[in-house]
Amino acid sequence: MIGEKKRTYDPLALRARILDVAAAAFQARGYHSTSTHDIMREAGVTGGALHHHFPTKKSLGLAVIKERVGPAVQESWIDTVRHARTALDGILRAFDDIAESIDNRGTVLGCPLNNLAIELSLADPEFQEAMRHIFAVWRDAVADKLRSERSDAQQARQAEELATFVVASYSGAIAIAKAQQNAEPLRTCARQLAAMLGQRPPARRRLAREQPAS
Amino acid sequence: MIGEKKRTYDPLALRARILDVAAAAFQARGYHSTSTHDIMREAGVTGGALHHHFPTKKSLGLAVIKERVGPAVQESWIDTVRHARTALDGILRAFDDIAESIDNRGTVLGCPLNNLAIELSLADPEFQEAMRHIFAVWRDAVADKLRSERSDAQQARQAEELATFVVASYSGAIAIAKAQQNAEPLRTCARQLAAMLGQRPPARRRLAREQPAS
DNA sequence: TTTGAAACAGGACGACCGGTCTTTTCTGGA
DNA sequence: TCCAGAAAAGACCGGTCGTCCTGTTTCAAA
Repeated sequence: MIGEKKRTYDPLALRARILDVAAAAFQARGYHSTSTHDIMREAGVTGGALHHHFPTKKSLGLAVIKERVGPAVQESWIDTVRHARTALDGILRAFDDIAESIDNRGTVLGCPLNNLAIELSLADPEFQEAMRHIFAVWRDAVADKLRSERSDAQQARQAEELATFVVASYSGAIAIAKAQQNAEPLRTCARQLAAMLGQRPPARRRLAREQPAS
Repeated sequence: MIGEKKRTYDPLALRARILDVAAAAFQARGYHSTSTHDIMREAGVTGGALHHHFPTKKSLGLAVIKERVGPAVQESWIDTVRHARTALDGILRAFDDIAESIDNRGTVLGCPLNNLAIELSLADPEFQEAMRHIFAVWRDAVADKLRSERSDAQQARQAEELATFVVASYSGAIAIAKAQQNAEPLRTCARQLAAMLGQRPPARRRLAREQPAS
């Protein structure tokens, strides 16, 4: 069953298959630990085909970030938050969905954006810019949702900072989850965020001294 | 000044120099992107010397984690929190010190523990266990401090979860900071943690530069 | 049917990887 | 003083890396 294949001649499908395989491999093993030969083998393509669509490994990595990692964040976070009833609902939903998928899978691969951001931000300015942009879009989407439900001008201005905090909490939680290979840190951080965001203070600058038990 | 050197014959110093160079390289470029030849060149040692102290690259990586990354977390976080007046003071101090060092350096290398945890947790069980342990010690130290200042039994029980949240916030903040190459996410998250944990208003950093010894 | 460009095959390439080897140099205890 | 063994040197190995090159196949327009 080797060598019996004919050429499909479907460039877009082949390109998509390479991207899918590369995205999965980069998430699971990292960029530098994945060789182009690995990708060729797993995707069932030859070196010529790979080189035709992606002349260098870097171009493949960049395409994975823009065409796979970005949309993944869009789906798992941005769309979830945007379509939720409240910002907190959306945030908790995103945490919970990912925690559940981790339980189902059994292993924690980590956030594809976070993984690549840490591995490649300093390696190459183009990588850094691509990932910085995704982080910014992500944070802005959360900030918009938070802002939309806060009439108070003071708190609306805080939305941006709060959104950064939410994104950071998630990124760190999944990093710890990866280190201990279970979803518990995600659920813990989700609970803390709920406690923090749940209290709806309409007051002006009345920051809670201590959380009232409710 | 090349080739003029005689043998120092100071095994411990040579071993320490290799570890220092490797730790710096792993933090800046990552484990897989750093070759043993890089380390040999930068540390000014030959292959024989490197192999004598660290037979494999993995053994070097493990030693870096246990003898450099662990103590770095101990110094920058655990000691800082433990010796601070309150848990919040210690946490803010840790954030602020690291943000300041980032400003001084100009580039964000990222948290050495976080960097390696994300790159190596899935690669090897021994790496994973070593880093999981450091995360646990770190979190427990923060939890102990939080617990010590809460007489309420309900809140004391929350200390562990809160500590996980603090560590996650920091890890995520520095990941985003690395992606955008500035310390702003660290300061933002520190302000949000301050608002969440305590009384401190989001003022400019008013933290005493030097803590009184007693 | 012809033809030119795109899509793909398959392997060659030089560089470099991590690791091993043998040899030489140094040292502390007997 | 001697010497067993640790410490360090430096060449060396098989394997693999990312890239590139030369053909071959396929499609669509002429």
